[in-house]
Amino acid sequence: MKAFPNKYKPATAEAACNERWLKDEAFKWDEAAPPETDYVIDTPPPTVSGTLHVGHVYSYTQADIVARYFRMSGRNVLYPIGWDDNGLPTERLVEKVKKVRGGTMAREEFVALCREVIPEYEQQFRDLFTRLALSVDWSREYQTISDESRTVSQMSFLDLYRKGLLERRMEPTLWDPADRTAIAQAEVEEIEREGRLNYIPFQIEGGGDPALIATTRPELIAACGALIIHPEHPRAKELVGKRAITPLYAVPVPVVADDTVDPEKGTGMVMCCTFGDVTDIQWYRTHKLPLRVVIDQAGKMAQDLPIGTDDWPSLDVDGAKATIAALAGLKAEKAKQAILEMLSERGLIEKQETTRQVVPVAERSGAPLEIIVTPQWFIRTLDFKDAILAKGREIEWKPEYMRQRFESWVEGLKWDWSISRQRHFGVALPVWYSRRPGEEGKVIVPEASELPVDPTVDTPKGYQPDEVEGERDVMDTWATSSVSPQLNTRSITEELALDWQTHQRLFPMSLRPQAHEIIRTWAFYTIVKALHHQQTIPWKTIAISGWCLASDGSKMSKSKGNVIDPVKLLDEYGADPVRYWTGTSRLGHDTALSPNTLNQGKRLVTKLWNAVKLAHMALEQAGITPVSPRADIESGAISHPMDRWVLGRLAETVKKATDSFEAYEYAAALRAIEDFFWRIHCDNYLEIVKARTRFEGEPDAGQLSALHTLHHVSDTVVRLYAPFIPYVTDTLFDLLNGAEGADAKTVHARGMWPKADDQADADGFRTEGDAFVSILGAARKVKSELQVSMRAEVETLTVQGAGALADLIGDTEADLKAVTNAAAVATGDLPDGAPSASSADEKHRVALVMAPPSQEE
RNA sequence: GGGCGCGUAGCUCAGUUGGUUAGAGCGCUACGUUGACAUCGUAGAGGUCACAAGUUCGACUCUUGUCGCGCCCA
Repeated sequence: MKAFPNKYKPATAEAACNERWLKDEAFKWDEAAPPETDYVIDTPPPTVSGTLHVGHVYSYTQADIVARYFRMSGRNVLYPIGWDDNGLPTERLVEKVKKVRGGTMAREEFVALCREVIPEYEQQFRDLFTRLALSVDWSREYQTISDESRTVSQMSFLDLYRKGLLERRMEPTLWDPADRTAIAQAEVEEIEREGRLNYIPFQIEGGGDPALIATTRPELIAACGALIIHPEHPRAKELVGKRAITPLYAVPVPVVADDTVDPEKGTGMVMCCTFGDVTDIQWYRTHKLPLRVVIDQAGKMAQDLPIGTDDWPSLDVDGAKATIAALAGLKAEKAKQAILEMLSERGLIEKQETTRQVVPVAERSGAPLEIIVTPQWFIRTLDFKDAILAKGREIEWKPEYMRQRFESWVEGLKWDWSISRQRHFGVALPVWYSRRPGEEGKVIVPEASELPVDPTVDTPKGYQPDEVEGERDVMDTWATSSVSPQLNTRSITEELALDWQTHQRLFPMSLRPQAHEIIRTWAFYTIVKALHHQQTIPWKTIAISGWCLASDGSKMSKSKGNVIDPVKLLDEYGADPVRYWTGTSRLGHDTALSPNTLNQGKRLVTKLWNAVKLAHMALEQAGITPVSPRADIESGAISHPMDRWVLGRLAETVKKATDSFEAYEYAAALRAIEDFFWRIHCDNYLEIVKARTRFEGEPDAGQLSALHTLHHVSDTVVRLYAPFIPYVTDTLFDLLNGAEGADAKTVHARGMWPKADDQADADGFRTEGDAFVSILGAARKVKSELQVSMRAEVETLTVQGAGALADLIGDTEADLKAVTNAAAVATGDLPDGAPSASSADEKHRVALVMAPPSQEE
């Protein structure tokens, strides 16, 4: 056997293990193994945005614990890794690092900067993930901007385009004025803030009482195309069909009835603008209202508006022009203040109310959104809500209630998925628009064989460069990461495939692990793509992790200053304890970062080291060839009752841990393992067996039995803990099983999980063994109450009750004497005056007659 | 407004289909070290299981309602 180092050095072990795993390609997916053993994980490619946070550590470790279990259990695990290194978050990182603005730079120059900056940040992830011991298959590492990823992503585009599921439309679009790009509904966040509801009268053409409307966005008055009134409104009969005159612009607009107006809100009458919100779009379409764009792509008021033309008449063109000039170039918020002053000067504000209003903002920039009309590429989702929901129900959600989040998101969808972004650094939309006479504007897409294409540089087949205009917009990063399974199988459909055979084998995948805040993005989009491409689900199971909270249970955020640097965390505690902390949390539940639990992990590593060291010391004394608990019991190599007892409890633990893991309840597995290791093995079995590990020369049967058992328990416990604390377990596994100069195979290899068939009978010697431990506990209590050492000598230990001791605890009298340091044990009446205590289960009462104190020194 | 999750010891959390006396770790108290471990061990104190009603022989567990916290959706 190898020599056992006295102390465990985590840093050394981490480096040694990583080197060995990498060299041995320990986590490489085995293409030659039978496909039915495949277990494929759709790993989240982390967004390269410059920040490593504890959330990464938490979420990715949860997935790795599961991955390691499945691999050890015999599955051929494919656990890929990639980096999502393009799109807005990456652009922002580059802008910050290089102190530039992408929007004001030449595209090629900016993209070059991106490619320069990214590698360093990817390396930070690589280092973190390596340190965390993520058992990914590094040979399949990918980037979402690589040629191959771009090919697959553009294949996805082509497939949807050919199927009519993806189209370019000129229509009202969610717009982030800060980043100056279209965004999707998933990138909208609704924040609540204090707003002001302004009551503004609109004169009615031909006289009569003005129509009073309430609005939070008076700066959009110029965009007003109609007043909308509920048909049941008291003034509906009087006003519908008449025209109202917009204040300041004097534009006559029709008053129309629509029962979608909320009669309870404001005055029950609203102005419909192009566009203030989603209902405006609906009214604009239903009532065929004019499109009046007053805000530009930067979120500023237009410099000029064609008011006074036939399409946009005004009763006071000069007044309107003056208003336009006064507001021109102001951002929406400033314009709002300005127009309110103008209205106020003219006495046109009847009332102002302070309200809580919900304002949609762009999640990333925080800017209040505008809805403006631009040409964008949309993937059709609204028509497929039912199909998407149905696919969601085919997937197993862990925990189950997370499906609810998915469903409420899908049910609340109001927009098709806009995938074009007015940005520089992303996967190109593979399209050109023809300039050829007679087919101007015709959409041209490449052949599959031409991919990947960059339409700003490349030219489609059959066209001259000056005959086409290449699309300059790029794709939403989610449009690419939503095919993360296909980026790994390198195929979309049979026609659009780089490796269709592998795709058929690996897709749909086994597991998608991810955090809950990206259900509406990543999970949703991936499900949409799988549905549109192949009418299937992307994975059988989705495991949702919670958030990592600060140790006081609050959300970690930069503004609170409670963000923990994951690298510092790993430096402070070591990777195994950090993983242990993760392992105590359940899927779906948010977990506070707990120094207690982290320290517990540290203690566990030390304890495990020492427990195996004890076994190793015993095993060094004699060469044995253990087979398995079951085989060694059957062959008689393991014969001692307490050995059979501990192996029975171990068998029970293996079953519990296995069942829990199969249900993705790894925290329950960890608890079961912990209970066994700490309470049964260390606190009791090791103490009991010590006497039989001290011998000189050839071991007798009891000693041999102890050695075999110590090997099996240590070996099995190391395997059980392996998914959680991979470094110390692999180090210990090698010390137990490797020979001098010959390392053992890694404990993390396929098939290394303890097999149920190898385990002992769970009930073997169960009653007697439990009674033994309970009597031992009572004896310890007596000594504790006497305030003497556990090693204090006992003259007689008496267990209350009739019958032979052997009936109670089997043939283990010698062990009981040894572990309690008693010269004699007996059953029957407790001796008068002897100190005694009851066992925890109150089944036994135990008295100790202490030996007279030995000669003082 | 609709939905989901949570509320158990001072703290962080377990508690399997309802079943004796509700558990663990930390913290606290007392004691204990010459042969795995003081980064330890043994023992102890500590809980009206948020609250209320109901179902039941029996409720931390099931039902309904209330309160508080967090989140998702609108």
